[in-house]
Amino acid sequence: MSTIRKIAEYTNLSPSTVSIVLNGKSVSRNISEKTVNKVLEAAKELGYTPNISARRLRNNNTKKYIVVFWANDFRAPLLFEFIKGMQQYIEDTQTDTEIVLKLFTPDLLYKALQPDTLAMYSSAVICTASNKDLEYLEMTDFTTPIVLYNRFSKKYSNVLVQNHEIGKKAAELFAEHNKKNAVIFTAQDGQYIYSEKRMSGFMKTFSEAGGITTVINAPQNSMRSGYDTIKQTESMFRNADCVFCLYDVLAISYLDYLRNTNLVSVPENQEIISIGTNDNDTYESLFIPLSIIKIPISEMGKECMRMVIEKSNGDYNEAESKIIDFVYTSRLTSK
Amino acid sequence: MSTIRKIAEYTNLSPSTVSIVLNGKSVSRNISEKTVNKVLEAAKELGYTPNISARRLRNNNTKKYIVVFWANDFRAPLLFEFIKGMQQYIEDTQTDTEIVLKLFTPDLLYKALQPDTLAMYSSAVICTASNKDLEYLEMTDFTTPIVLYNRFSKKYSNVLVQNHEIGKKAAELFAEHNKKNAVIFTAQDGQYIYSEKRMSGFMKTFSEAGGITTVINAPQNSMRSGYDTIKQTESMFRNADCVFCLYDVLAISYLDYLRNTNLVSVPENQEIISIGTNDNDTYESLFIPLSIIKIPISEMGKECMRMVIEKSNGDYNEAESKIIDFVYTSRLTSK
DNA sequence: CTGAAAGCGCTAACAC
DNA sequence: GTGTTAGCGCTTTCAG
Repeated sequence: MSTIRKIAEYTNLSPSTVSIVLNGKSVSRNISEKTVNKVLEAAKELGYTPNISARRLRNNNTKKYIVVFWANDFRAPLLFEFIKGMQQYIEDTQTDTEIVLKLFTPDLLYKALQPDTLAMYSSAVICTASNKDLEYLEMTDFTTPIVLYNRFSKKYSNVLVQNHEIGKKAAELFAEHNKKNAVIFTAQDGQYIYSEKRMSGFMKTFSEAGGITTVINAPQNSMRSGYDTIKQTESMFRNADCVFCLYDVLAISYLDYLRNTNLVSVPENQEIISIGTNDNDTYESLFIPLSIIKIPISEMGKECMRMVIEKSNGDYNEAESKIIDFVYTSRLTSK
Repeated sequence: MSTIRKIAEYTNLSPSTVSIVLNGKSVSRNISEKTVNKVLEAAKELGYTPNISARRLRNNNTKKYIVVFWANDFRAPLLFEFIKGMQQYIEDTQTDTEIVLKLFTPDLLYKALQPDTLAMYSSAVICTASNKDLEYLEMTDFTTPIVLYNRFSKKYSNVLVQNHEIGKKAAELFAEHNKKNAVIFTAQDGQYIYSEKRMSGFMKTFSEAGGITTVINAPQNSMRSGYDTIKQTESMFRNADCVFCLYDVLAISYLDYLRNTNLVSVPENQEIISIGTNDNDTYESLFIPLSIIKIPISEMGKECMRMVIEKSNGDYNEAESKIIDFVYTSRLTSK
């Protein structure tokens, strides 16, 4: 690593002169052209690159570094919403903070996140962690504060949605409309460890209201897989008077199927509610505008940021859990 | 700002002892429990928060900080792909680098990016800049290296796709199939300053082959706006023997329209090609799998990272332009 | 069990 | 025009 001092020695100049030149202040400081060239050439020669930490230290840059870990798989729009929420908090509160983004491979969080690498950040937000990743976190000790997004832990603070309540809400809505025969449409997805709570929240409430629930599980959480699964289990969907989709992709594939087949009439004979994370426009522009229980990703991002900043400000209190309310929006697939 | 030294004074201990305790090394260093508690309490009391830059400097952390500027509007999946590409480069080359993400409001880049704030990073990648943002960059001088994503500049290095060639490619494909009557379906979008080149590339080539092109411009780049626009200009679409969509959202809304109306039969009487940025699965699972000219966002992210690292390593050469090839994938909407 | 001292790389104030 | 000096906050070695 080349430094300003080395350039100074190499050119027989002083470090301050070199610094002035490299910072583009040679004009205002009346440095001679000859000296400027000498410095620039030496910098090039020696492959100088500034040490940003030193510069920041010297400049009293007391920024907080918040590192965000996010799995490198398919949940792209969520990441964007999440970061938007975090940045919202930064702007609202004028906190001097920067967001460092690290994508990691599911189950391999431990490779990206070691205690001593974490010490190089003010604090960390960990998102989309798998069960394996959580295990690693539980058994490892960090001096850097950590906040978990949508994963519960006694050890670390976390921001959650009420998974059980989401299922309950859908069941209540259906029960109010005297629905008796429900399909829960879900997909196999090792990552989403909270879908079971959403599912059981629905089933418990719906059966208490006298209804029967069937679960249909697509092999993958995609349009195509959803569509194929519906085709194979068509009679289940035809006989249901209400459908609760755990992922909006599945609901959209179902709407597609309905458009092609006229299997049932919605919402007269069947109501549909889906869990979703996209913006309203997405759901409104569908074949039939889709009723959605929305997970407020941006809000959660904002809340994660609040927590993490608080922790990095020396809040040594116990882990806290914060629950963010979901929002139900009725559109044309439900009454 | 509280520091280790202040805690040391407050507790009548030395800075080194305080440091040891705060780094969780009190056990291995045999610090007495009494001292540990004294330090922790003082830290809490004084609101101590570590200065990360100082810590990094001391630990010879010579990381590069690459800051990525991205407009806070709707291009979420692109951001994800882009960062994935950047991170790919980091992993491939084992560069010690971190990616700092800054979302900015379109046209207001100057607020987020001042020369002296940029000096706190090794280098910057600027994405999705508007014309106004570009003007600001051209007229401002920075000592920090900058790379532009998909925007041309003589002053700054940049990574581009061949916009003109994309249009040309689509026109060539249609011309080969003896198409004579094309619709270009696009949308008003101040951000996307390169669509005109894609459009003119198409028109030039198509007219040279004896074809006629009509441009239809939706007010917004969304499913709904696309659908409504098609409805209002249905005869144009009916009479065309080929359609070139500049955005995949528009193509998808058109496929929806076709499914509902059977306006034309695809690809027998009409072929459709769209520009797209999503993964193959998205296009394959549509009503009719969609032929796509794909913008390789990840590749471009990777290339931006390569450039920016090179620059931050003291490459003082002139601005370079790198062109990344697009990929055409034929599916069922074209022959 | 705790403290003194040195130094990471940088820049600003001041001196000449 | 250029150099000397000091110090940002932290951690590690070594001494006691």
